[in-house]
Amino acid sequence: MTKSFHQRALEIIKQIPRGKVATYGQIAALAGNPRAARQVVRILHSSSGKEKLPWHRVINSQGRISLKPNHGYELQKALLAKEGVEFDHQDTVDLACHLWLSP
DNA sequence: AACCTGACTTCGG
DNA sequence: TCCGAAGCCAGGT
Repeated sequence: MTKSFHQRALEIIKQIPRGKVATYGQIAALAGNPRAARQVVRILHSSSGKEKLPWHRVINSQGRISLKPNHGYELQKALLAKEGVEFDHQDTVDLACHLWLSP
């Protein structure tokens, strides 16, 4: 384990396939720290603009978008919908069908 | 160095 | 089922 949590999380996020989504906690756990969900958020903030990350495929454990309206919420929802991810009447993603299962 | 904040998660009422 | 509070970790001020 020479890579930092940051580095591993970044690699994991890049592996999320189109049409699938992952939760912050899931990514944190895969990167080696189940409690680092908030750090995943930081990583997206620091790299989403520089690295080409599928940040829109990362949502909270409820299958909902955490962003606030007019602050990225609509954009993320649109990007996901464009990839085939469906939302129900409660703006919730069906994790049973769209949650990414790590290899 | 201390304090604050955040695209979270989980538990209890 | 919904809302509020507490817990965690790292980076920014």
